[in-house]
Amino acid sequence: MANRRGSKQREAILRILQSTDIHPTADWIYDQVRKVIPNISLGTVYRNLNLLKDEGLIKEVTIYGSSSARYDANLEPHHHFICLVCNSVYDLPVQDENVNVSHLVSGRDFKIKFVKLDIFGICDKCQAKEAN
Amino acid sequence: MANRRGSKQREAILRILQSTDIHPTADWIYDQVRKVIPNISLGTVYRNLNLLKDEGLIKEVTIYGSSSARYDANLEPHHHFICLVCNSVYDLPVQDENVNVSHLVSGRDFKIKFVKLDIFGICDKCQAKEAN
DNA sequence: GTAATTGCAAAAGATTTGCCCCATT
DNA sequence: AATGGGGCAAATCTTTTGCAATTAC
Repeated sequence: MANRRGSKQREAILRILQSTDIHPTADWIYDQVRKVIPNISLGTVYRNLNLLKDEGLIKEVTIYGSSSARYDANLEPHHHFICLVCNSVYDLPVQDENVNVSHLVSGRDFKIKFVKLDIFGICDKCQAKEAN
Repeated sequence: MANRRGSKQREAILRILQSTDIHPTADWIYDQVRKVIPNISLGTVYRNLNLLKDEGLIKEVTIYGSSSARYDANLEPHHHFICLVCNSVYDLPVQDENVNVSHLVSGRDFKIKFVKLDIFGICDKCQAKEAN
């Protein structure tokens, strides 16, 4: 790993990401950091998100249908529930009984490393709204 | 559905997509169509991919780590296996025993509509290469 | 004839990069 | 002084769009 100096920009970005669970875009993070460091640039936000990703402190999340990358500081293994109405992304902890997928590749000589599971549907809040 | 006129461009794009299983990008499709219709433009490829998607004849596929959208004419429900070495995407038919995910949202009032499952690992061909 | 479709080029949106200055060691 | 990091703007990449010309019905 490259030598790394402290940087209040990078620390602020990490802190913001750790304090939310909405899996924000770089742009959303940019808006938040500017409240603390008004003259920070968007390029710096992207650069530091990539650095934090390289260090393994955050993860980049690809959500189907989202035109930009989203970021996540939740390092626990988890799945995602994506609401088709409000597009919110909820974390779902991995249960003891892990999702069993080996039967899906039976007959093929594939070595499984990890699984990415996204569940799409309607969240509680949007169901309540629809009922009105 | 909007009125739609025949178009040799759209037909060629669909035929190309139906004849491959590599889940290509718009750009790859563009290269292929140009062999048949040399002066077709990339804009036309994108426009027709979106029209075909609206008609439900093809699907757009979001692959984690791929910077551009990929397209798929396989309409059967299926999962994906993505090789971490060569980035190939393989289709995995949905088995009788569907992936059970309801326990993952137990305790939450979420209505599940569908599931997107990507399995990451190393494909047979790349395992063979590594062995050398 | 009319409306869908095209090619082209410009625009738009997301992300990366080059460059020069500033800050930290 | 050396070097990591930042700000800014330009560049890049993917995708969309406006427009005038063409084509299918």
